[in-house]
Amino acid sequence: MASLPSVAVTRTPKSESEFRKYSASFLPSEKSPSVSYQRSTQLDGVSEARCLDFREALSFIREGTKVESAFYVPILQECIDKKLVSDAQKIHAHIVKTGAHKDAFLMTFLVNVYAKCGTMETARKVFDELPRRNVVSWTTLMTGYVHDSKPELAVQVFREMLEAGAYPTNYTLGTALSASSDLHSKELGKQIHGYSIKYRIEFDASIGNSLCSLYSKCGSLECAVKAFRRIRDKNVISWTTVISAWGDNGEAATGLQFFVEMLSECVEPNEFTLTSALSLCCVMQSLDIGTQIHSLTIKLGFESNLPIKNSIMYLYLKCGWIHEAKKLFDEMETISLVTWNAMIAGHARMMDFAKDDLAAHQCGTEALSIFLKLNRSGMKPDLFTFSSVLSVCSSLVALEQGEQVHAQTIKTGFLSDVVVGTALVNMYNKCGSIERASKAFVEMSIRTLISWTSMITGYAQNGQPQQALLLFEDMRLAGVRPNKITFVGVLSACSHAGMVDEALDYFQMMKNEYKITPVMDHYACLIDMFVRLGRLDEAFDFIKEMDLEPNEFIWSILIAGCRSQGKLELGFYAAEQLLNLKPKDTETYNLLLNMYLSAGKWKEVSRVRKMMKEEKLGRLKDWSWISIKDKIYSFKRNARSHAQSGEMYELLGNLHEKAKSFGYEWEESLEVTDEEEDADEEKALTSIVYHSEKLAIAFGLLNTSNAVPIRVTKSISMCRDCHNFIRIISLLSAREIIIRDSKRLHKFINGHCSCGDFGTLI
DNA sequence: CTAGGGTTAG
Repeated sequence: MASLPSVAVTRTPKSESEFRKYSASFLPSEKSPSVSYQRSTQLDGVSEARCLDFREALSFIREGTKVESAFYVPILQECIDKKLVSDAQKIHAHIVKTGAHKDAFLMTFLVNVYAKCGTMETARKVFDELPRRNVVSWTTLMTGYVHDSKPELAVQVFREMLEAGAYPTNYTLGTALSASSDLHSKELGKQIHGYSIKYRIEFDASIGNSLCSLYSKCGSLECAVKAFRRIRDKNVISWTTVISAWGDNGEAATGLQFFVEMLSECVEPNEFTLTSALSLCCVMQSLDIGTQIHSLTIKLGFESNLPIKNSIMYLYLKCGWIHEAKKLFDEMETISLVTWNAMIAGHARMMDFAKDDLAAHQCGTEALSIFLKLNRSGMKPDLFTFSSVLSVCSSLVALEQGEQVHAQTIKTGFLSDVVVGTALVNMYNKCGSIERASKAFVEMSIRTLISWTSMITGYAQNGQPQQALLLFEDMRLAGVRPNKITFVGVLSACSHAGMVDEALDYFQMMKNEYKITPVMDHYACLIDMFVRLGRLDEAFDFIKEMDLEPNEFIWSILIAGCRSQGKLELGFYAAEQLLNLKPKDTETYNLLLNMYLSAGKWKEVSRVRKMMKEEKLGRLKDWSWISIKDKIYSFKRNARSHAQSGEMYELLGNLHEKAKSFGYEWEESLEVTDEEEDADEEKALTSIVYHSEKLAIAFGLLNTSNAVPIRVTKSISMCRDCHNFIRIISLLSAREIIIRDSKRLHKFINGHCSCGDFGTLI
């Protein structure tokens, strides 16, 4: 995208906030006490004076002096800002005592105070006792319910209001529209749209803005844009809403185009527009435009705006500009919980974009240490924090940290949140603790599509395909509509169980009953299934018949199957197809190399090596991690630098000997890893290559009690030899061993693995 | 009294 058009900066300092509007209505009389109560307009950092003034004003009220209504407003505003419900109650009592409660305007404001503080029962009570009701009081109550996530009550109040014969304003209808959009009810929204026509305010910006946002939330992007186009005087909010609408519906690039259009129409963006635009850059990972918007925010005078700083920091994290992000973070003199959350979530997202698993692991570890700092800072984590942290624990297979977070969510009451609950279910699933996952799932009071999908996938990944399918039927009975991700779980369950007929039935159900277009992952599950069953020809037929061009992953599955079943001809064909795709992944090349090496095809070996050089691919990095208590230990292939290295190798040696009597035979894997690193680690000491997961397991066996499973993550796929060996270790040591490698989860129990022994490509 | 920054499943 081209550069942004430049904006003429004619910015005046931001005017005093909302309370001025109110206080202007209450002209102070001469009898008012002469306390000068100046509310600071600074967003960040509460000055001491301001606190003092607030306390002074409060003590003045406590003394019981009769004051003018105007005196209460700024103090109540402070109660709103800081959610000081008990102070508000004291003021309320004072108002009643001195007879000021006859002032309908003041009491309406009090409804607003209780509503904003999230105490809707009291707000409703004050509202019911109002001497006079007007549109503002009705609207205030509605807004309160919307903010309190009770849109159905907001709609009920709206009905009451209409029955009472009050005329709604643009604000009322706007709020009613927000309620409909929270209810995801396009129908209700349309009815309210009708009212706006009836009251002749349909072209009003606030109506159009709310309509735009409603349609966007209901997934009707086209209607949203239409609503935007119909607005007569588009204001900055209209633009912000439509820009976000594009972004929320997966069209970030067009959203940015609208942002540019807005600038070229000389509408000056505000902080909300800028944060929206920045979040679009986040989605697109566009540092280029992001940095331009960053400078625009400075030009427009928002450099000290906290939400904007948070967004920029998050953007830099997501684009992997970790040092810039850290610099911003360190330079911030005031930070909010959102800042912490953005840091944690940013590191969590960076795990997905990290160049390899080693880097990803470091991001995750960093995220956990940021969470620790947040807890120490005295600030209280919220549902956003917990969801992110739990997802980090899942990725790291850090069960013990996850358990601690679980305890904290119970203590703080955030476990009742669906998203947190789902993240918890997912954490236990990813740590291979299926029993606790299912317990957490059962205990949820509400379940979303994502919760069901997470649990179904969990069963599939943990080697309980039957349970996965049963749960899928429960989900359908509960009236929850599966999406394409749910079907990835269902199909992979069938694949694991080798249930060909069921798999094909579910595939048809997905296409016909749910009208879901298959994506690559669905085909991958089915092809994987045929390969597992040794039905390579059928797998190949399926590849030929599918509507999508097979990708690297599909060919890799086929090659792995061909290799293990000695069908070299088909394997070579698949390899040619794979090479044409010029994969960017070291592991994929490694698979090819191994296939050609074991077949003695030296010409192809050197060709693959050459291609790897051309693609500037590094060597495989074989790292494993194990999390014990609140520490994560890392192990590199053949490493001998650990304090316990001696014991670890001794233990492994013994286990190797014992394993032989169980039919285990050393099987050399021809892998290409970092040769220099191997040389460093005194490879010459032994002819056996110790892959990193063996070391991690040995460390785990030495340092954990017999009762707990051993949980390891690994940066690349396990090789067949390690897989065979670990299967036997699980038998010999009577320990459950859970390994998540770069491809899948392996849960070894009593000599068996949940992947059905088809989880290894090398 | 309408708008914003941070969250979960492959």
